[in-house]
Amino acid sequence: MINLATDEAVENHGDEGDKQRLRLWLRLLKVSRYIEGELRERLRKEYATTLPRFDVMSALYRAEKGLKMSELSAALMVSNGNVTGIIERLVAEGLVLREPLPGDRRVMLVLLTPEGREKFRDMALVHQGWVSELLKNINARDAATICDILDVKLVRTSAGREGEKE
Amino acid sequence: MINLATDEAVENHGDEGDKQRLRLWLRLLKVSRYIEGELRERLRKEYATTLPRFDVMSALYRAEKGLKMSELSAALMVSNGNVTGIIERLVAEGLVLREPLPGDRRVMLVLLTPEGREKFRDMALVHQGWVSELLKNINARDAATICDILDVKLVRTSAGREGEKE
DNA sequence: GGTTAAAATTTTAAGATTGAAATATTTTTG
DNA sequence: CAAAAATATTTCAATCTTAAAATTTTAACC
Repeated sequence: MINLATDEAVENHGDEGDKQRLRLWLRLLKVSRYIEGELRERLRKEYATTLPRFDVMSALYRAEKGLKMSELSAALMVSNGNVTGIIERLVAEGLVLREPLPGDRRVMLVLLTPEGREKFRDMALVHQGWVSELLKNINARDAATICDILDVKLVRTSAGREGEKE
Repeated sequence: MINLATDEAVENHGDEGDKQRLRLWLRLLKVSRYIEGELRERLRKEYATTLPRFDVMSALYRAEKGLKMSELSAALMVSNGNVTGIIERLVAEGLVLREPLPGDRRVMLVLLTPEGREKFRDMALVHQGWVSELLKNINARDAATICDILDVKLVRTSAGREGEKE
């Protein structure tokens, strides 16, 4: 009931679908690499920062109350140890604060400093402009189409969630 | 003449397009991260190798005559120094051969060994199955649609190629 | 209540990645 | 032809990244 494809719904078995999906994956990889590369370079040149740091700040910006380390790594889909190092550097730069969570001494809460919030606000605006420019040949409707197709279509593949009849 | 969007073609200026394209980028990033993570884990567990190594072998497999180091890094959209290290490990594993190009002693040619070709052939088949499984909820037509939209739409943004009327 | 299991984080070792500098070779050019 | 510019690659230091092991703290269980 999610897959609305009419006549194509049947052909999800043959070689053709396999090939198209592999082609799609290679295309996604190429586009991602290209855009990531551009953003990395621009963040470095314009703001003397890196994409991972930007991503971390972005996640923290949306969470005003702060995030646990594990929430942060889950949000970014990277490993725990990874986030530890990036946060270290952001703390050293005065952009992030780390504080214990009262009541559970295992947990570390991280949040943006006022300076971090301000700096991110600046960057985020310019960043959106960059992305829009890099994808300028894709109109709003096509963008929305792709988002929709890629949205629900992915989720149920990894850990075998419940409720999958068939 | 490439952009066939009828009525949307006009709205590539407003805030709406910006937002949709940013949303698209975040979605692309998420999907890529997810699939990359799955493939990495499976390559490690099933074949004791890594995604970068697989990518390098894939590029070399298609180029039977071998590739220059610079052609390889260009194909994968990564830095030169990066490829050097990955090739080193593949050579140590006996999967890749490095040889000088007669006539230009600056150039290093890299190509798969027979063992490398065989091993990649095995992996590639399984790999395609993984990708297709991970994207199984996307039918062939949708996959093709996305590929087409993402295809030409990207290229002309970076270095300002010649021949762009308009 | 003390032992064990679970959870959150950090540390560690290996690899991947970049950008810049260094090397080596070829091409250009005066 | 010699000096300079261009090209191809490697080396280097810094950062990012992962998976696994180690640490610390909390929860569970008998």
